[in-house]
Amino acid sequence: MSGAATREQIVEAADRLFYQRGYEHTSFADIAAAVGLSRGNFYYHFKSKDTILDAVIESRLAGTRHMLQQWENEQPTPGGRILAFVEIVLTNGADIQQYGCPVGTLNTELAKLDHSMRGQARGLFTLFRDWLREQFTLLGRAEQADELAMHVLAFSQGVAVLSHAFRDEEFVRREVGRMRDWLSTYGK
Amino acid sequence: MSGAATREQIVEAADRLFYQRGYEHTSFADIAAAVGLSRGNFYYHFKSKDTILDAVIESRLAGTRHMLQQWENEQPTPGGRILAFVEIVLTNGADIQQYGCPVGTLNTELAKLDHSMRGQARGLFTLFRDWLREQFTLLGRAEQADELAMHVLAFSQGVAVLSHAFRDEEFVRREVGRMRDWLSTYGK
DNA sequence: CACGCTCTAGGACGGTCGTCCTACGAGGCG
DNA sequence: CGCCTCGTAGGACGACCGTCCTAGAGCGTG
Repeated sequence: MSGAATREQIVEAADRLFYQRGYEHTSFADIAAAVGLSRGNFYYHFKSKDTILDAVIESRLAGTRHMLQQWENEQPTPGGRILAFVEIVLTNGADIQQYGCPVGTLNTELAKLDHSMRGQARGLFTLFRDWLREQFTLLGRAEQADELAMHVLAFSQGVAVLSHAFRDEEFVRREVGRMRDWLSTYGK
Repeated sequence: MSGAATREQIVEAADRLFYQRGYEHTSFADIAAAVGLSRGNFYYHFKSKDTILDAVIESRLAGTRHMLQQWENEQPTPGGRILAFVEIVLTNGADIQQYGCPVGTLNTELAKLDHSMRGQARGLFTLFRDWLREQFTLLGRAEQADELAMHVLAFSQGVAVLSHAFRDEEFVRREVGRMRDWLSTYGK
């Protein structure tokens, strides 16, 4: 197997484990076992655990950019795009119930650890924030665009945290409905 | 010093450290150093780390009950009480910016670790949820009371997560204003 | 075949973790 | 005074952590 492919496998496994168990609670041994590599050999591909985290965040950033681009292709209206974001808590409902929001939980963990990669993790939030702001600007709300973007972001985080804690899908559905109503006052 | 007083000191220090650094990232050595005790001696007071967590959660539950009771004494109207809860994100704004919501972050961490004490941590949320539900019932919204309680809870969690990630007090202030407006449509 | 490069296995390292054990000082009580 | 209980100090324990090192397998290329 080529080195690049192995590296990619490592990032994939680390991504999944960091999400499911948290960054700190995931050890090299866990990742190695998931990929089927020996523990010590890791340092051929990544020279530290932080380096893996860096690669994972970079991978998530790329994935997020791709998802946002896809929404822009699929949804003709800014309102529809914002709604697509809002409904993520339903689309990924099962994962969020079990593991929380991948962006929110990573940010919370790294912020609490005062980890050096904290700023990069926040970049995941910023990606959504900027994208949402653009959609609200297109809706003719340029002045409030950032405030509205943060409001929608706060919605998703609040729902994710409580969905994770209570595992209540009905609650998520109700909150999405609420947000849908609120959004409809801003046009399509 | 009496054993009970030492025990209380341990719980206090553990409470603070679990909040500031997270449960898993706090070691016995950290708590021992904070209290000024030897590491090994801990097992005279607590026979495991989980036992300390249990005591910390119990202590937080008691503290929360006390706070809710105090709000009932200070605020004559249910609307005022709900507002007192909403404004927690400003009252404890500095701590939340640095360490997140103590209830939310603990729940998120324990849920992700699939920790046995997860249910007890959720009890902290339930305490607020039931109390908020009661306030909305007093406002004559018995049918929707639980939904509205969860909505307010989701607000606080969303704001806390983003406040923690972005450290933006102005955002918190705006969101509280939004929530205040929304609340005012439900009467005092 | 022999060389060199890529990738791997396996284990050693120093440190820290949660846990447990033993010995001892302090102080009230017979 | 001697005893006994309470609270403590300090270190041992096995396990696991992130990190690092070395030896060698596999294989394309000269």
